Amino acid sequence: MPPRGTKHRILNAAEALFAERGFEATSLRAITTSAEANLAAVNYHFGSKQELVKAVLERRVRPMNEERLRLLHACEAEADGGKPTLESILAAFLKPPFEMRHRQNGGGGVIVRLFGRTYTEPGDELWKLFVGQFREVLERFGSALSRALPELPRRELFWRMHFMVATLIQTLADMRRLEMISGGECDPTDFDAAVERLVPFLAAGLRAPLPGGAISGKGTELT
Amino acid sequence: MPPRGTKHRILNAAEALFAERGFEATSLRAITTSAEANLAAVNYHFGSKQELVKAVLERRVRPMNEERLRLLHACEAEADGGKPTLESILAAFLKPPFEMRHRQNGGGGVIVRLFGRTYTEPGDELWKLFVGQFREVLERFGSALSRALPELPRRELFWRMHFMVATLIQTLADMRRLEMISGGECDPTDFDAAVERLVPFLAAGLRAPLPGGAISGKGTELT
DNA sequence: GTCTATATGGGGATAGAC
DNA sequence: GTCTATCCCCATATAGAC
Repeated sequence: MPPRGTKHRILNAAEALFAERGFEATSLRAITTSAEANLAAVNYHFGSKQELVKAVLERRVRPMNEERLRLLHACEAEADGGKPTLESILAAFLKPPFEMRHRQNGGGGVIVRLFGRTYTEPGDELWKLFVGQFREVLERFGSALSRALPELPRRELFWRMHFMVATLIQTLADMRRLEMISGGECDPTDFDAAVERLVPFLAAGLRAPLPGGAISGKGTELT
Repeated sequence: MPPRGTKHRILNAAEALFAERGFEATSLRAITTSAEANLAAVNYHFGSKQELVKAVLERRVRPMNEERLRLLHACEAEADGGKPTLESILAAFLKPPFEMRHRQNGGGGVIVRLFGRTYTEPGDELWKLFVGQFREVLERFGSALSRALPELPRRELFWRMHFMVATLIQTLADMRRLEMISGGECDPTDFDAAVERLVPFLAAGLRAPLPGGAISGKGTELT
């Protein structure tokens, strides 16, 4: 951990508190107290709370998405004819967010919850920031998935990518529910177990047969 | 819509604003202004903002979960030997939250986003309320899914139920991402389309083969 | 039941000394 | 760069008249 300056300490403290309580509920006073910095330091270094939020997110999102693209490129290079397995594409997408907790500089398990929370946070400004950060990743993975699932119509692929991201995001954001569902039998902090179970679950979902006919899937009628 | 009293108007206004902006970010002033009620009316009728939040949620969660159990019971009664298809169980779980928008008194599309948001909201108190409301539903559907997937170990079923709920919650909370992924090609307000695609996606995920050996699934290695 | 007026506290941001 | 002191706004909640 090279930099030990005030700015750096504020970023770390803000990251932890945002993940724990959410953006709205975290005051600058709480952040500067935790960072052992002065209240005015936030505005000096970042200009405003909004800009601090953006700085906290960008510091982690950028390297995470760069690693996703690197992994995707690697598994495309390894595969014959540039057609990697669906499972390896999914792993390239899923592993980076989960693995951030292993690195000293990755923010521990904290940042992972932060990402999850960000997606459902109300503000439009925050969401636009995220759109920009993820557009390239979604386009590259969309192409890869499309090649791995050539029989799947574009529109259906979009829906299933939506479900894929939804599962990832919500799993990152709230592992407490796993404890609640399992009555404590599954360990909600075991991110390795999570990613290794997500891959086959999502692969099967992405490969699922299309709903027959117009849309009436068999067995979905209830009345 | 029988009751037109102040209490009722406050509930509706709060519901809409909570869904749009989140709980923390919505002030009592905004609520009472929108409800054309007096600021003090909230504390008179509900006692505090926390109690208002609980009232807003309970009004919708209870009937939703009652319908889920009713649908589950119905499809178990129809099935031979009490073993309904996986798809019909999933539909019983998924349809009620999506269908609330069709009813005049269901809160429109608004309440659906509210549920999604609630799950990722920071507060512990809110979460405990939800735990209580959903415990019975999760137990009943857990048993039904276990019977439909007898070869799936308990622990793996818990993980997959976790993923199932995650997909539903996040899909309810943020349909904007679908627009972003698809470049506008999919309609994010089309909840019928969503539920009809969720059923086969989740059914396939729940039926997915188990990761081989300890946990090393084929194709998940990247290095 | 409904209103006005107000108590009380916390929020983000800033001015200006050091 | 860092601190103190403060401005100003908005939040929830309540007291008390009607």
